[in-house]
Amino acid sequence: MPLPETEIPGRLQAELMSRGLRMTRQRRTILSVVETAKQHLDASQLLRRARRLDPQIDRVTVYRTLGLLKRHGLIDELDLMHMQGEKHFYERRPQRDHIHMACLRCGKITEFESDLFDRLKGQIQRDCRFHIVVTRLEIGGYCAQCRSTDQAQD
Amino acid sequence: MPLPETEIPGRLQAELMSRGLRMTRQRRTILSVVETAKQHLDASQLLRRARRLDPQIDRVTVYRTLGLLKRHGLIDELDLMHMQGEKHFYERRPQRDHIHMACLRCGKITEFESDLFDRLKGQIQRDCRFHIVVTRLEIGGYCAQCRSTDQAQD
DNA sequence: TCCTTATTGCAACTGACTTTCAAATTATAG
DNA sequence: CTATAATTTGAAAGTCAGTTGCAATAAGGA
Ligand SMILES: [Mn+2]
Ligand SMILES: [Mn+2]
Ligand SMILES: [Zn+2]
Ligand SMILES: [Zn+2]
Repeated sequence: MPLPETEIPGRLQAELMSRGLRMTRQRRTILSVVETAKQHLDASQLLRRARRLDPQIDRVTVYRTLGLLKRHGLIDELDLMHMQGEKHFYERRPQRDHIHMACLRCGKITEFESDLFDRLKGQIQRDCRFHIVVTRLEIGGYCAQCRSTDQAQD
Repeated sequence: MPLPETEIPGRLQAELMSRGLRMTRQRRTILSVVETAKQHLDASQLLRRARRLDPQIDRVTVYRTLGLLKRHGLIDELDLMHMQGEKHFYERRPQRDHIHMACLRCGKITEFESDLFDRLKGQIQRDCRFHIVVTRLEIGGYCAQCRSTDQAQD
């Protein structure tokens, strides 16, 4: 299922401006791509989409803007089990953290929110006296569909 | 705290041989390095240690052996929040999964086992009908020591 | 509008990992 | 023990994702 669309458009831009950062044409473009993405995108997909809105935008500007958003905790970086090379994927940081499941057969990514996960984070903060800034729970395995379709698997 | 040392030495080698793989001098060396490691090592650290035992061992052989161990589910690959470049870290797959916490200030890696985590995995298998093969829960934040030492953080 | 400073684009660079392929080594069969 | 077939290795070149240096450009406050 796609991301819950409870986000205010232009929110990322407002966040960055409120932090005193300069709002350039390139940044506005990249932020709008990040905000309107319905799936997890990697840097090159992000660049391609940004270039459809502003053809002369450069690769480095995408990387620099992603770095900026990461540092400000406005996006999360995902590995998605590095199933196709070593690239990373990005999504707006959601109000509530979720888990990513990657099917090792069909490649489908499933998202899952869980109270147990929220409680686990609480336990870690308390028991380990560790102040959590970012979490990433990624699970590799076989989705319901692939389990029924295929007989021989792990 | 380091990894629980409840592992039989030579276990990786026995596992691979029982799966019908050829046991070469290079593989034995790399397996012994993986087995005796007390921390999470990246490929180049692994190579350096392997070379102390067998100086002519090559980088590619390390990568190929890591790939082999991954495919057979005998080691886990970690990102550790990619705090120093894009490299990956490796550890013997433990009997019970654990969580990795990375301190964004001092870089310390802490491991944590949790019943809540085990239950969360059970919930995912059941509720999402997803057959879990590998999990990776990594948390970035500030460790107890850095929280008390430093005032301004996050 | 001017001025300072942040940001951009280009090109070159880096680091981590992969591919290619001939030579060496392994396990197995004879 | 060989001989043999199949696997594995090392060296070199290549790829891919991301970074750095720096001069030109643009943002935003005075
Ligand atoms: Mn990664
Ligand atoms: Mn997501
Ligand atoms: Zn699937
Ligand atoms: Zn710390």
